[in-house]
Formats: sequence, C-alpha cells, structure tokens
Amino acid sequence: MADHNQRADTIVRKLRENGHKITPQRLAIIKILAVSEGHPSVEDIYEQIRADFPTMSLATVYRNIVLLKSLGEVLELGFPDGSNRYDGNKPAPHPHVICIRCKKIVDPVLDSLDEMKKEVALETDFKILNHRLDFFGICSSCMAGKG
Amino acid sequence: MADHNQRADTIVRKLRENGHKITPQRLAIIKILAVSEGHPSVEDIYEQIRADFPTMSLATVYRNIVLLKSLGEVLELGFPDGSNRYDGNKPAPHPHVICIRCKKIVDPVLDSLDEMKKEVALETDFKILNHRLDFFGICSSCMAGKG
DNA sequence: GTGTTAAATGGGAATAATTATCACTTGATA
DNA sequence: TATCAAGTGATAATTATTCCCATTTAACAC
Repeated sequence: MADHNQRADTIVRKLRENGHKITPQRLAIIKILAVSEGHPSVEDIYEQIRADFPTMSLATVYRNIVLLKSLGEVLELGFPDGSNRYDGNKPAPHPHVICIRCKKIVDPVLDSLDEMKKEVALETDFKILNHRLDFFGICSSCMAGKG
Repeated sequence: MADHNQRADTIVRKLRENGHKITPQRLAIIKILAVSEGHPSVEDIYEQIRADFPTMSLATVYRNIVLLKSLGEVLELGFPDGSNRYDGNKPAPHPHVICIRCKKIVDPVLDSLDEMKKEVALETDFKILNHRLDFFGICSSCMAGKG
C-alpha cells in the first residue's frame, strides 16, 4: 500500500516535472495503474473510475495512457489477440508468463536475459533499445483441472 | 527457390490432409507466404495478388491467414503498434530483431532460449506451450545515418 | 481570492483493422 | 458432367483507438 502510494507519487512528480497538470481524472488513472497487480485494460480502468466519477471519458483514459507511456511510466502489454493491458507498477520491460486459460500473468526472474541482449546486439549489429519476452502456457492450478 | 516451392507444397499437402480445397486465390496467398523473406502484411499480400488477380478480396486474405495459423503453417508477428505481419516460411516461434526505423526484421540465432524456457517452467510451475521474444532497436545501416 | 491562459476533458465523430454475412461460384469427388 | 460443401467477393458490422472541438479547469501571478 505504501509502495503503491509511493509509486503514484513518483508518477505525479514526473508529470509535474514535464509541465503537465494533475487533474482528478488523471490522478484516478494513475492510482489504478500504480496498484496494477492485475494488469488492467483500458476498459477496466474506465469502468472502475466511472463508478464514482460518472462523467469520465474513455478518451481521457487513452490520452493519459499515451502520455504515461511516453514518459516511460507505464508498460503496455500487447497480446497476440490484439488486446492491451497495462503495468504502471513496473514500467521497465520484463518477461511475463501468461496462462492462456485463466489469463493470469506472472513475472518470472530471468537473469540470463541481459546476457541474451548483449549476444543479440553482437550477432546482429543492432543497437538494442527495447525487448519483449512472453511465455504462454497453462498455470498449475488450471492444469490441476479446476479450470 | 526450390526451398520455397517445397515449403508451398508442404502447406498445400497439409491443407488437403485436412480436407480443404486448393483454390487459385488460396494458392497465390500460400506462395507469397512461403517466400516471405520480407514478412508481409495482409495488405502487402492483398496488393501483390491483386496486380494479376483483380477480383481478389481482402476478406479472402484474412480468411486464409486464419486458416493457415490454425494449422500452424503461418506465424503471426504482432507488433506493439498493433500491426501484424506474417511468416509462412518458418512457422515455429522464433526470436526477432526489429529495426524501429526501417522495419527490417532479422532472425537471430539464440541457443540459450530453450534453456530459458525450461528455467521458466521450473520457476513458475507453468506448462509452457508457446513464447514470443522480440528485440527492438536500430540496425547498423540506419545507425550509419542513411535513414 | 481573482484573472489569465495553456492544458485537459467529455462526448461524439472519424479512422483503421478485422470479422461477419450472404448470395454466388467453384474445386473435388463420384 | 452433376453434385454440393467449401470458398469467394463485396460490403456491412464490429471493435479498438484516435481525432476534433467547444467547454472546463489546474497552475501561476498578482
């Protein structure tokens, strides 16, 4: 909880530094993203805020996500089916393990990834700026048959 | 070239085995995908075929790609910006290195990936079925300033 | 506090990519 | 060559996202 407030504060500070206003709508979006254990979708964020902020617009959610992405404070997770979900809690690229049944997302620890990045840069002569690594499978509880 | 014909034949055989007809339109799509050095988009395929097959419909391209994906004969490369491109030449998941300037795609050789997959399975207790690994950066020729 | 102003918002229209629909055509088989 | 399920073409429908613009408001100065 304290962590989440801290995370939200970091984002707010970054926005102020870059000359952006802190509106109630914006703050509501940030708070949800800063918690973001569940990797919410735009629709999730929209519905959640609309509950006690009925005039909230979808466009505002989109606009703010674009802004936060551009500041590097939110990571967009694009799925093969075209849907997007967001992580405002850990905005640097990191690997995901995704259950294709229950859609649960786990963040594995993979130390060898940095090594791999260097290997790729060397082999292809690219300057690597970013990456995306996702594993798709079935989690243990779904495999146990409760799905 | 022989390789590409072989690849197209493999796809055709797979289609027949599963009770699908081989239409001229379908064959044209397969031939383009089987070459697919350039990882074509749906639009690319459509335009290319329409040149000497003016009644070709976009819907047909989409339909056939869905079919070939479901048979595991085409790999869909979904990009962060939402665009899709296709590889019918090497349909098993494999890493890509993508230049964000010129959109060139290179396939690096990464032996350590299998190892990583096992590591993830062990750590998360998932049954890993699929994965996606893309590196984004700038290729050497773009870096040399000709972009 | 009040005024000023650029930035942000709301709501709907516009856009883009993909999928669905359906009448018509055709490849495969007998 | 006849049959018919599968495939196609043209277009409508759908979905996700972005654009537009009149109105509102946060931030700052006084």
